[in-house]
Amino acid sequence: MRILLIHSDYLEYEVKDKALKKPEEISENQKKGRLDEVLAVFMSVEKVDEQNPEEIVEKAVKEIEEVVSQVKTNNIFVYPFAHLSSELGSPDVALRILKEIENELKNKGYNVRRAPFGYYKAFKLSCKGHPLAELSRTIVPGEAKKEEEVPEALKKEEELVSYWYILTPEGELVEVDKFDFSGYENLKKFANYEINKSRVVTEEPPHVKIMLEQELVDYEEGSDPGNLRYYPKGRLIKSLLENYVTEKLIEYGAMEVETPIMYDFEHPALEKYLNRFPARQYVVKSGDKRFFLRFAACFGQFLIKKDATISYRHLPLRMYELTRYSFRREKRGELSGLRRLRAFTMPDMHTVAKNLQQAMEEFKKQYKLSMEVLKGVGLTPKDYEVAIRFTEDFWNENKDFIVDLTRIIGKPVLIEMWKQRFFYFILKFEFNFVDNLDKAAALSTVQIDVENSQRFGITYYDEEGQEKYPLLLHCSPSGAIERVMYAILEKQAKLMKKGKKPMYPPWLSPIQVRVIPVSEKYLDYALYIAGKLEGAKIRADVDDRNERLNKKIREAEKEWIPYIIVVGENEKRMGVITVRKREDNKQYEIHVEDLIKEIKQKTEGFPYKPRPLPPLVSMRPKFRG
RNA sequence: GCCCCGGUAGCCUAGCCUGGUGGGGCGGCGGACUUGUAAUCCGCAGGCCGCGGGUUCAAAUCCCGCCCGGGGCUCCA
Repeated sequence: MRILLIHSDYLEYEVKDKALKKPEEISENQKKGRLDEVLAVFMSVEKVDEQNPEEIVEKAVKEIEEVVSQVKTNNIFVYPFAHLSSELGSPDVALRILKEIENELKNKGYNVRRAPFGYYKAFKLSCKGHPLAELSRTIVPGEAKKEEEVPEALKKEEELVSYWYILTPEGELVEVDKFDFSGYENLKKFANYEINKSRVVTEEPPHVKIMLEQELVDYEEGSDPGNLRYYPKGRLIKSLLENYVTEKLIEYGAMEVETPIMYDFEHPALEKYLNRFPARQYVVKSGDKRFFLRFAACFGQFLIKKDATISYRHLPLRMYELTRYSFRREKRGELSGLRRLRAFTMPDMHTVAKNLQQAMEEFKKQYKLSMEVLKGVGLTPKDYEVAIRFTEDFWNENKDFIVDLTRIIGKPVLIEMWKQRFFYFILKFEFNFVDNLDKAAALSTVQIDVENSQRFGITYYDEEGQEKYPLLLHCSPSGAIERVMYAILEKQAKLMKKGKKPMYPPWLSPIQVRVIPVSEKYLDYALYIAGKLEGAKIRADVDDRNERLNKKIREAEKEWIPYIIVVGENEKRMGVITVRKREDNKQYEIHVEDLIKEIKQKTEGFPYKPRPLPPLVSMRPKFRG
């Protein structure tokens, strides 16, 4: 049975002519009908339904009831509609089934009308047009199969079956439910999240509280949800992360480019690509034209590559852009703090590879690169879980290659295998962070794309001068920058739960050293010390407020400042400083030069930006009370 | 879109169930204190209790509608 459900302001019909030789007998008042605020249920009974009409009735009623409760109406219009199927059942069985559905629904207390069977009817209908207003269902005997009115791509995705395994570094491939997760609790959480995806939590994620309290990031009611506001400290952290990932990729050999953030809906190559995905774009109207805001850097880079003349000698060719921003209009209820946004910053590198062999070599290198990039922001393999996804064919031909990936990470990984390729890629990995609410979020990812070079017309010339389609690798070695911030903060929240002091990686700490004079009298010495630190490119400030020392210490601690210097009579006389170190909670009396050396050593190799706020704490506004 | 929770001063929060002129803390401002490693004391200012409607002699409180935020569902390039 096929059902089309339309939530409507009203549905009215009028009987015209007979459509069958022997239509249903009807009375005069059945020739016209109307219901307002109604769920219109158009139905076609199919041949297979004859195998088990009772079951079909039961399932159909259940489906209808479910939709009725979702759209919150009590009015149902059962409407025989042959055009939904090309394999109709016989009219008498069909009529019987429809009548039974009608009666069942009436018995359950709904206000039901049914249009007569076997006539040509004129009808008017006013669809409400909200997302649930138009649904379709297919019901078959035996096993109820659901089908929603969704883009072709999503339908295919639904049919796509995933086989889940755990692969150990020893090369053992174990079905997920047979794997012994003891010692791998985090992997278990991740696997569970990936496979079941159902969660019952009603908490604010800990990183949200931190980002607000620390005045890093805030919601912006003046924008669309999922578009955030960054205060100076948050902007500094984000900016340093952006620079860090960019530098890493350039060092790796990528060419940095910049491409537009909006694209023409009508562009042929883009159109095809876009059609694979449900409508999640921001749309910008300009005159008569419609543009969508990019949801990744693929478009811009592919369009550059399409026009470039590329020789096999240039391969692998790596191109990179940091998208500030990529836009995805995620559903309202899906947005969450820094974890999932509608506007986010995505480092996105695309590599043109000659053939599968070169693509795989690059894949492995970028896998290692991703590990290194995450390590730099304080995330080690202990902090994330690996998922590797591929087609069955790829696995059969490249087992050793995959096993080697698990050896590199040194722990079991989650495997998702597909019988056939549906996505544009044949192989993909992600590093996923599992947070305090047991939710997983993908950070690093690399994919081998076998489809888009054709779609975009990207070619290279091989040794014989032949024009060939290359493979493309998509790589984000860190994942979205906002999500890296999320992972850093969630990791600290985990530590706090265990009673440990939270800390930023030293190079990311917005203020690295706070200097506190014991009283006004020593402000000059405090400024002198801060000046020395700043001269060495260390972000230092001075708490010159007229407050108690204890209070200033407390506030510096609450800001997670790694080094707190207190100076007074002793220090000034001896030309030293007293440092309170966050990492061990101890105090040391040392020379400022030694502190500089220590901090420089800890931040070596990472980007630097100057202090994001005025040097004197007394000169700073409160951004959020 | 649907479901749940919330919206009280710049921030956090009590009061709402059981209607009777909104209370505290932080922050801000003024003053005293001149500080040695996680919150000094005193005072002052600051509110269309999200918006609109209804019930009532009387609404932050009860009812209806809307807006905004958070979480969940579905989904996720």
